[in-house]
Amino acid sequence: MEYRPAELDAKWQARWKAEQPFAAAFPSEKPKFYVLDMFPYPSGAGLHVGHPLGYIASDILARYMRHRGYNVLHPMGYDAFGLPAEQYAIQTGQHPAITTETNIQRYREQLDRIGFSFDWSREVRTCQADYYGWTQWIFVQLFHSWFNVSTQKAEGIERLVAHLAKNGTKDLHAAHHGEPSCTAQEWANMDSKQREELLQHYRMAFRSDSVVNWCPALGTVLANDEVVDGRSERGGHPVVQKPMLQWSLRISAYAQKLLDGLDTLDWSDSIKETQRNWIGRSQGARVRFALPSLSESALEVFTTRPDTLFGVTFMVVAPEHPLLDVLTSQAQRNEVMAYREQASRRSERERQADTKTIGGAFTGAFATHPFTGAPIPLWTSDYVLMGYGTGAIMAVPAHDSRDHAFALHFGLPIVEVVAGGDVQVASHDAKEGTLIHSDFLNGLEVSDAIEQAIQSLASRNLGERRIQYRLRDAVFGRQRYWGEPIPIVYREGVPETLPLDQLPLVLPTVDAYLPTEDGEPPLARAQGWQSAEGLPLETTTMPGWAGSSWYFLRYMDPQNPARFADREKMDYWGQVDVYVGGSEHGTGHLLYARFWSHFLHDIGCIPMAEPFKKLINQGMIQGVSAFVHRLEGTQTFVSADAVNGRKTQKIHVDVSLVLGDDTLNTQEFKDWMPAFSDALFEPKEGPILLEREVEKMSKSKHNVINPDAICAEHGADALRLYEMFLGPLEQAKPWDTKGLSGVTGFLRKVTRLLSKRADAPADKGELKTLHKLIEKVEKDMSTLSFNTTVSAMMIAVNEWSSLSQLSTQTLKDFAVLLSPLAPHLAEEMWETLGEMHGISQAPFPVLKAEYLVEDNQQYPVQFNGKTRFFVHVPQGTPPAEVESLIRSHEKTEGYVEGKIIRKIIVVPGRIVNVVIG
RNA sequence: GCCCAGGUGGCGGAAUUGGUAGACGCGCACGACUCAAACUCGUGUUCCCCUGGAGUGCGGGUUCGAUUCCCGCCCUGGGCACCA
Repeated sequence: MEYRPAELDAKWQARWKAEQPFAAAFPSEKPKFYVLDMFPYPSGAGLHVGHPLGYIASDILARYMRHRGYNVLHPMGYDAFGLPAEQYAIQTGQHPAITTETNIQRYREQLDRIGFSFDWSREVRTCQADYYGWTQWIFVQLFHSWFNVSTQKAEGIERLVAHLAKNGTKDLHAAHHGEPSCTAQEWANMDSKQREELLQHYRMAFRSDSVVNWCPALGTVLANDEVVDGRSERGGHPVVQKPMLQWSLRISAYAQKLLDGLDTLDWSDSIKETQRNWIGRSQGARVRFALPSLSESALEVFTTRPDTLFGVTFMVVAPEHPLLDVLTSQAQRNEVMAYREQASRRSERERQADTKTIGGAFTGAFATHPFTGAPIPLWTSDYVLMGYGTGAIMAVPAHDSRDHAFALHFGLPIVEVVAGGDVQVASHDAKEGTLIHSDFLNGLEVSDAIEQAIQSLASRNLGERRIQYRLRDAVFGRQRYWGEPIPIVYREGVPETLPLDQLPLVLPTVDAYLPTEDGEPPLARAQGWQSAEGLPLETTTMPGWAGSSWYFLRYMDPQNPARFADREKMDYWGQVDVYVGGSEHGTGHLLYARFWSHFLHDIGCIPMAEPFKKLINQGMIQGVSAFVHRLEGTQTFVSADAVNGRKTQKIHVDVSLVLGDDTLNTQEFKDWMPAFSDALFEPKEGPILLEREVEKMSKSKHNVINPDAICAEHGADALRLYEMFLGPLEQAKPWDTKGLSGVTGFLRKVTRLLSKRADAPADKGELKTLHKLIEKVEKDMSTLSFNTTVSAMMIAVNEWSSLSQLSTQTLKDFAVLLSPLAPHLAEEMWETLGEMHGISQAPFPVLKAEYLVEDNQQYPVQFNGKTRFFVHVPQGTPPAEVESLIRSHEKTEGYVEGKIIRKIIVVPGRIVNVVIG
């Protein structure tokens, strides 16, 4: 048999398409295994070799688990709503659905070419109404829920309403924003509009006037993670801060549960840490400082260091703080207002870029220290943020570096309260030490002092223990067309959800994909954009992450018209066992999907709170860019070794124009772009040496390698093996097409093994090789270390290649071992060896330890830790015997050289070390 | 600035409850086949001042023995960033 990958790929891909051997069964007696890839956004550029890396790994695992007897769910779909298709629609007028469909076709062709074992009968697309109707359904559930802090669960809003009717907001422990409050009497007297206004402060999906990232060029609001350096992530347009009435989801209610849930997950430490940082839990206290000038009010602050209360020498409120206006004294008014004006003009970007400049103003007001009663001067400065804590802080310059810098700048006193360090020079931020100058806290360690301070505050009603989170509620409305319509209607301006029987609320046709003249979102252009009742519909759409927050559930029951997924099916499939995707989704998608799962679990819709048990973040495959030097201001291109210090520009050259020895194909370069058609070269007759550099793989860097091209030339199995062989899955690594010859050589060798087939029983060495390999493959599959699996297979094949014959059984067993990685060749071998049915469900060969036992044991013999020679002894020789063998060994004397043997260490089965000196 | 991950030949990388550093592959060199080239096969390939010595980012330490453990630094990648 000769190795002809193109024929094998076509033959077996057609067979799989016809026979559907990868369809997941339900119901099934088998144990389940759910392997999921992060589904792609189908971009117009198609896939490059970096994209399938994770898909190949998950496919190997899926195929392996089928051999191990599992019922495997391994689906694929498309995250199909998104900005690029909409941008294209704005430019060309082509409906985004058409663009998206075209791109999906292209993706599908590319994916099919690689031979994945996806169950395509379960494909989902987030942009299809039979899918997004359920996204809308979940939104409706969010709208009708609130978060009960006492039970730590989301509950139906009617329970909250009942509480309000009975007690008002008294004794209500509910996640909320703002300062909602009413009595039962007041609630009773409210009309429906007033009630809804109050309820909005509690709903899991709610509208609030929040400051958003408004991008005028795109006519839309962007999420924080879509804004990079004050510009839109896509397109790089300027972004400004603007208050706007926005739909949001109350993810902040789940901060603690999202934090606690991490402990149950098998994710990398780095991604868990990223999520912990994002949630940003701080433990401390709320402290109220009385404001004598406003007899009823107090200034509330949050601090993680209530132990340092006696070191407070001033306080700072954010320039946007609501009390700033009333607090400021007449004498200071001009200065404070000038500072506030100046601070408001600084954009978020400037404030971030410049954290060194210290600015602020004294308000002329004083607060009263809760313990000493001393007057504390009140300042304002933009280093205090309105969006975190209470927007006000107690400043302890001795033990906080920012407060310290502020105190130095404005000449404010610095009082040391935790011993150690010279606090006049630099703040002493350490969280351990002994309290001094602190009245009843003197002599206590920091941690004890924190406890004492909190208890004392609480007993005098001056404050209480408090946990603060950085995590903000997620803005959910987008001023865009190509997204899920939000199923809300307005009755006299009061939002209510569309009746469930009117879902899906289908995206309407519009005459243009732009905002209206008066700045309304594109949906406002739709004719008759109103409910059956004639009520106006919401015009914003959901963000990109809505559809991706629950798609893993729909795969379990993709066509169900009655519910998003059948409960029995969800009970069977349960958590995603292994989820593979890029770490760039660490704080976005992975946090939102966890939030939705926790919520759906709380309201009894799904069996598990955490959706993804084990997470693997595949690393990037980088491109190796090529650059040619061009003499500045000329069209002369110089070989990299002939620049000689002259001024040149480095220009990206498409990697297809690079010849084997890193020189430029000058003729094709001239044809590549019109601008280079009259290029001159130095030296004239070449070669023109290029510079190479590892960068991110992208079209603009002209270093993209297309998987189709690799498959066409070397076959899908070679691509699959090589991507895995490149290195550990999680690690970033550069692509080097030259290395492919290693794995194609391996596949050819495998094919040649078939000619050694003999019907004689397997020989001992042959079996030892086989079982060593089984052991290694099993071990690697549990850690997804497929790079070493490929090496191990190469070693086994090299060993077998030196034998004169191989048993049919060994060849069959090897075909199954190979099948997850190189399924096309494995199927062909399987068939050649006489099997009638496909290999995909063939049982995995059973490891037999007896074949691994060695007769002899080799000991490396070290002298003072340096290996000098080896001795061979029968397996299980007692250490004492090994030692005496070494003592009398002919080579020993030469290394001892007149010194004394102090000790001989024999590690059984491992090593011998002779200590001399 | 803080947090996380990592640093091993010319290159991708292998080996960590401490036990032969450099598996496997690329590249390179030489040889066989060939009129020749490609393919294929075989041999060699960490470095050096080569009977020996050095060596896993750098400097220390623990140990009979350290890529692996400890302390201090440097560098690269990623995340967060006036978060009280």
